[in-house]
Amino acid sequence: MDNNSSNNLLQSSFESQEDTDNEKRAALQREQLSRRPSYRKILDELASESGTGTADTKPDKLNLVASLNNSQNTQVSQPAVITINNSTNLVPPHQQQILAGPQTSNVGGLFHTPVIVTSDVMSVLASTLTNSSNTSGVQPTVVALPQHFFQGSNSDQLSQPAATIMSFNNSQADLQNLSATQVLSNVIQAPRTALITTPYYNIHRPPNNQVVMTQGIPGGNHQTPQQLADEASKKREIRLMKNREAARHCRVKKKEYLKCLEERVQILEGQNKKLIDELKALKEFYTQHKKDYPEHNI
DNA sequence: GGAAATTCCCGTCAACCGGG
DNA sequence: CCCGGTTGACGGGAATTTCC
Repeated sequence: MDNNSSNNLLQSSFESQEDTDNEKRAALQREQLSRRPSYRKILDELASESGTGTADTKPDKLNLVASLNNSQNTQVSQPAVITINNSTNLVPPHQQQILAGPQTSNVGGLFHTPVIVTSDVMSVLASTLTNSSNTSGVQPTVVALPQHFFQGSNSDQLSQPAATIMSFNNSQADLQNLSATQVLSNVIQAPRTALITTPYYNIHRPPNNQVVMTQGIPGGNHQTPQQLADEASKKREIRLMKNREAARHCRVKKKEYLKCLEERVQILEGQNKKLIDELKALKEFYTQHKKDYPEHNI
């Protein structure tokens, strides 16, 4: 064997080692690529290599909702029926304090702070409702709690979720006779999906610091059409926002995937070139060998 | 320089799929 | 079965390139 041939063999030996590495790498990439159509794996792997999980890039549901809520906080709800200024002292200051706790929620841009109307201001409220109902043709439903309700009650009880809707068909006298527990059970045990068959009012406290009563629809659920529409549009906004984020995410992954494919093409092209060169060298070696050693020919 | 064509990016919709 | 995530398809607008 001449020097040239041994050098070639030595080089081939190194190259074959390099090729093995390349093949391993290529095999790894093939494996990755065979996991299509989802790009999740690649992105996850890339993310883990760079030390940041995909969790970082996932939209935070809470933040999403929070940001949406924040964006809607500036919208002041339109009172559907009655607006009563705080100056009418519907709720004494100390009771407002009780009610202005964590139970305040913002749904569809409305601040659903439960407002309890005490018996000593019921006449004011009743007359307001009556006057209003004369034009709307709906008999007023008075929302009221007797004074003794507040004695011994605590804010935890009041923070029950369904307290944003209060539906009563009781007369003032009936209400005066209700115990605190009975009233509470009327208020807080009404399921959110319950059908309300009597006229009722939703009571909100929007940011303009007015007590706003919106008339509900008997026979429907406890939400007004406006509220339903708001909720639907809010849901849609959230869905669109999430999908927007998801599409962005998906495109990033797709780009990474394409980059990976391009790298793989380069690797394969390199391998192909090496194989062609190797084949050429072997052919030359074989031809030369045939010339040098004709007696070996069969 | 400006119109037309092409490319890129983004948002949305709809279909599909997996998990609960 | 419903819900939420994923992704291909589509359309619109902005940016870039090409052509006259």
